Amino acid sequence: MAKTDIMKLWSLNYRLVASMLGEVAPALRALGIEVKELFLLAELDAHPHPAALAEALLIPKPSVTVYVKRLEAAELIRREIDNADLRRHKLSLTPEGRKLMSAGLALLAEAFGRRLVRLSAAQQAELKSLLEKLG
Amino acid sequence: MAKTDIMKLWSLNYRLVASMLGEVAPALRALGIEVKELFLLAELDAHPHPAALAEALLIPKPSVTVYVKRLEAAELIRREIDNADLRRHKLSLTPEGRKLMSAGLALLAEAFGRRLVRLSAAQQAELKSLLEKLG
DNA sequence: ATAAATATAGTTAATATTAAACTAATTGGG
DNA sequence: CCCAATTAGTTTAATATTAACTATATTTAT
Repeated sequence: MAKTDIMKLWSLNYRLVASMLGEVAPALRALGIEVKELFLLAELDAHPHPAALAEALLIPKPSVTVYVKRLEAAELIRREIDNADLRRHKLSLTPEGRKLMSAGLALLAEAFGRRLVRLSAAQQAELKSLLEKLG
Repeated sequence: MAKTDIMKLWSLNYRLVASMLGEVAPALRALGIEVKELFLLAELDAHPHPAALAEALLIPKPSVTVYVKRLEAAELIRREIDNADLRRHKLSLTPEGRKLMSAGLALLAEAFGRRLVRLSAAQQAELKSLLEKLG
């Protein structure tokens, strides 16, 4: 594959992600949450420790510190010390946090869904498979 | 398509972009340029005005101001006033800027290419077509 | 077992990026 | 022509990130 084609592919992919984020950000903000905070909430069950969240979400650790502070202040998550390892903070969703997460994910899914309808079900499955190979 | 599948697809795409950027950033920095500055150089021929660059690259106008300042100071680009519209700054690549852009794009293409070889030529074409439909 | 060396969790301080507000130039409608 | 509305780019204030730090845990050597 030629260099320019690779760049074309890269650019398409990059712009898709960037434009989708730009599109949903206002609606999420109206809901009272930022995009990355939503992603944090969404991964919290699977990765209850800040460092793990940072790695899973591909965001820096200090950002997690900041988001966790805000989310905790907003009572969307709770934080306790992990007795097994005193360095660790064990995080958990509050009921309101879980509700907001669901609403936010629904918004995102809806926005992305609006793009996805341009593809047939078979094409969507194909896209998923191709992206999985690349990830 | 179910909500969770949409999220899965979203997440795959987002993570591909984020991880690719993380992968090439150090090499580009060693070359003396930041990722977004490289993208700016790459689009400069097609979009010689800062506002157009901001829109094309999906980055905010103030960021363009900052990057342009740095790139101009590094003598990678030049800036002149557009006589047709005195508000506009007409930008152009210097020879060194063009050389650095080529080298940077080659690095990026190489990194992305390392992922793309996981797909056959037909699959790459299919991916491109699907992403074009979504963009 | 235990001390030194290394690694890991999270935060803080310095730097970079972005959103919001601003100034200057242009365009379009009365 | 001239005033309201747009557009280009910058500056300032808020936000996020990188780099450096503190505290706890683990590993290695003896």
